[in-house]
Amino acid sequence: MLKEERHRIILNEVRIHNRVLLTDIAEFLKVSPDTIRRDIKILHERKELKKVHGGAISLGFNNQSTVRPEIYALEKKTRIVEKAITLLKDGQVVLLSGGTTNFELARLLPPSLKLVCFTPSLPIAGQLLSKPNVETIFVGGRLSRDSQIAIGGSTLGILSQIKADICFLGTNSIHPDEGLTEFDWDIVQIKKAMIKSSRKVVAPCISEKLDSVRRYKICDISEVDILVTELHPSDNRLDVFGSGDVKLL
Amino acid sequence: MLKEERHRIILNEVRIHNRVLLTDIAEFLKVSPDTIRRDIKILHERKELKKVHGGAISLGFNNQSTVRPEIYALEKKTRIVEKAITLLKDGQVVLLSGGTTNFELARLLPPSLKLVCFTPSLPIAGQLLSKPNVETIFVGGRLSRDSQIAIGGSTLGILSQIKADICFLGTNSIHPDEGLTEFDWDIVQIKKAMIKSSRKVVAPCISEKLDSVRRYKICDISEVDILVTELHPSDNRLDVFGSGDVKLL
DNA sequence: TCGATATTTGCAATATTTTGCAGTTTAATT
DNA sequence: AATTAAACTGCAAAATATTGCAAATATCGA
Repeated sequence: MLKEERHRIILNEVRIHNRVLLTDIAEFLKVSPDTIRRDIKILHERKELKKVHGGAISLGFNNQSTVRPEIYALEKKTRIVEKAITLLKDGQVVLLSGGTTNFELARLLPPSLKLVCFTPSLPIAGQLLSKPNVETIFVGGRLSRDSQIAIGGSTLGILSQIKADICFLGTNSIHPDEGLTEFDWDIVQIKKAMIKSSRKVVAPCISEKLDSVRRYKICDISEVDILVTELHPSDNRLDVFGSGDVKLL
Repeated sequence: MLKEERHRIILNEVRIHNRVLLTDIAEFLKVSPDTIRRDIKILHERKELKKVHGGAISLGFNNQSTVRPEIYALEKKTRIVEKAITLLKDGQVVLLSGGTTNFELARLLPPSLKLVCFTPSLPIAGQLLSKPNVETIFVGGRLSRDSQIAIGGSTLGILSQIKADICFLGTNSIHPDEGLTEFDWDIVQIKKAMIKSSRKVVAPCISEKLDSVRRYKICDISEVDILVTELHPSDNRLDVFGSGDVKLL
């Protein structure tokens, strides 16, 4: 285990969870706590994290909600997001729907990445604002109380004027035959519009939502360009999805 | 649970709800009340919150600047907001600009009040969403990183389509001759548009901002219908403002 | 490849910090 | 004034940090 490698892992932990416990990571990496202590000390001096009694925490208290609402299956979503971020390049125009996976995506965007991001989601817009190189455009409209995203006619109208390079569709349910489905009619309309406004459609989706179906249809599988799950692309659970033009990641 | 983590959670709680109960947070974090008491004591000494019997309260959510004036400012703002709320009636369409006073207004809206609220401010929209009888419409557009409000042409375009009953203009500087002024050009444009889109213009303003002037002009005093300060309307500091058609509250 | 040198790692002894508890004092409420 | 909840104090146990040192490992020139 190289020192640099440990540093990377530690920083990654901090990036994802906003903190790291010294004893945990020491056991996980199979080195003595002293070593981790030294690592953290170095990273602290480099101002890459903040060393505290018992471990380390992330620097920027920029995060509006340090106490983030408990996100279901966070680990899996983090893995999805890490893959999804590789699809992004400087200068792109990105469209982000709502949902916790996209929220994580916004939170974990590398600070150096230069993007123009459109989103109708209030919490995601808040996250994006903390990224120094992201220009954030809120797609306004009537806000839905529970999903915290803009819905309705005027929002659709604005979306129709956008042409984004890539769109990340927070995906509730996906099924090889039924396609992408949702239980909220208004959100279905928003997502349909987002698909229309993007050159490329990415569907980040945790594996347990594969093969599930909701009441209203957003689109067929074939309209999705890239399906990102926490599984390995060759996992046989994905076979039925990757048959068409859909790329798996 | 790291100490630092608790601190962040406590501060966040205070920032969101303006207060925190010691026993609640102790139970929530599964630590003894003594520990929280110590945490609060430390944060109090660091002037990050104000320790009170039974928990802690916010210093005023704008902890950038000096601390002591902010404590008073929050109290003043609360008084202003209490008066401003009396101007609201069920069924009205309301336009809210950004700023801390309007944030307080949104926070303190009675849950029973039925309104339709338009705002270009991200934090204020978030507040409004927690009000069960308020329909919130976000006036979208490019988001300004520091003020967290939508600015620019498309935002102005949307505002021009609205006709609200009443508009609350978070007021930075007001002067009997120079009128309302701002230091940010983009925000000036937004506020101008908001004035045009409203039947009635309310300027909530703490007394220490009376007679101050910034670089760019929003409008003349005469365009303001109601000036709300924490002072009594007959206070002589307000004499110069109440001379025209401006009502004082 | 070898060996000298520098760096890294783990360990042990010691110091420090954190935390919860018990007893007492203080503050708020009726 | 009585009652109750919260705050403060001192203390001890547990966890964590620091330091110095020796062994292990890596680095680099010949």
